[in-house]
Amino acid sequence: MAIVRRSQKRDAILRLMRSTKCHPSADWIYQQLKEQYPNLSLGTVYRNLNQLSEQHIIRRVGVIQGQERFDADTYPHAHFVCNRCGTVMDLPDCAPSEQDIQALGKQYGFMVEGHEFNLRGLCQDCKHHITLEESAS
Amino acid sequence: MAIVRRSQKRDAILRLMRSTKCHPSADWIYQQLKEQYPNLSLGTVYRNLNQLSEQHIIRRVGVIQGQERFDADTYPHAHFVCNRCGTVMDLPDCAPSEQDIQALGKQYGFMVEGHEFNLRGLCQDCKHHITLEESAS
DNA sequence: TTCGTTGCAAACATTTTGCAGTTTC
DNA sequence: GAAACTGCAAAATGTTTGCAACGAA
Repeated sequence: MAIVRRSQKRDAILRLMRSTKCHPSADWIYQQLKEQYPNLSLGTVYRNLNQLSEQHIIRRVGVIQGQERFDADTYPHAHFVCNRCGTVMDLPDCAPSEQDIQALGKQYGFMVEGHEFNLRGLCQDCKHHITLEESAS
Repeated sequence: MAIVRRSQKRDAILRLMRSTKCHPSADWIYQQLKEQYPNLSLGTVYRNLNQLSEQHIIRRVGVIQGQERFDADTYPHAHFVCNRCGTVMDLPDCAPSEQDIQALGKQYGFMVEGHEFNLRGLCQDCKHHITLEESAS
């Protein structure tokens, strides 16, 4: 891996990611930071997110409604993803243990570097919306 | 949901999916079926994959190297994904139980419809390749 | 001074969509 | 015969990339 130099933009991206629980997409980060850094470009956000996740400083949650989502919390945990509104929520009690994961890797001869464990469905709000829509038709 | 009519193309897609363990992408299916159905179009493959997964006849594995991958095996199980070659393999012993998942849903007030549980890393082959590359540099 | 980082815009890749014709029931 | 399904091509979308200028060490 090449040498990594510090940069204002990357610091800002990481700071922002660590201040939110929303599991942001590249574009969300771009929109947020544009105010403070008017000349920021979306390409830079993508390049930094890719670099940070290669370094395991942040983690990929998965592609949700067409957009990759990221998480600055690298402590092992699962997620719930709402298929209607796209909200991602932490499920802290529900992480596969590092031990189990590594044991599985050994069993099959894989080198396990990470995981994505996402439950999918409808969040509380969207569950209600769907019920209302159905009763209207 | 609208009425569903049977169709030759959809039958063929499902038949193909059930005959392979490779967790195909839309394009892979398209390439395979083009020989037998020369006028098949990629849009049709996409439309059918979307419909089949809405009906829970197949399941989405996740986006791997930019392409959504699908699985006709709907029995709950986890996957291992190689980050280098993109291979997806079943981990049958390693499924979150339906009971646990529904219990979690109840606890948080979610309606859980499915899940993706993917370990990520390097498969046996790619592990060796990487080792060779490193010792060469 | 070196080389990693960035802005910009163009390029890329995958997926979706509108429409007219076809197939299913 | 109504409505779902399909082929085709264009559009839409998210992400990557080439290049020249900039910034960090």
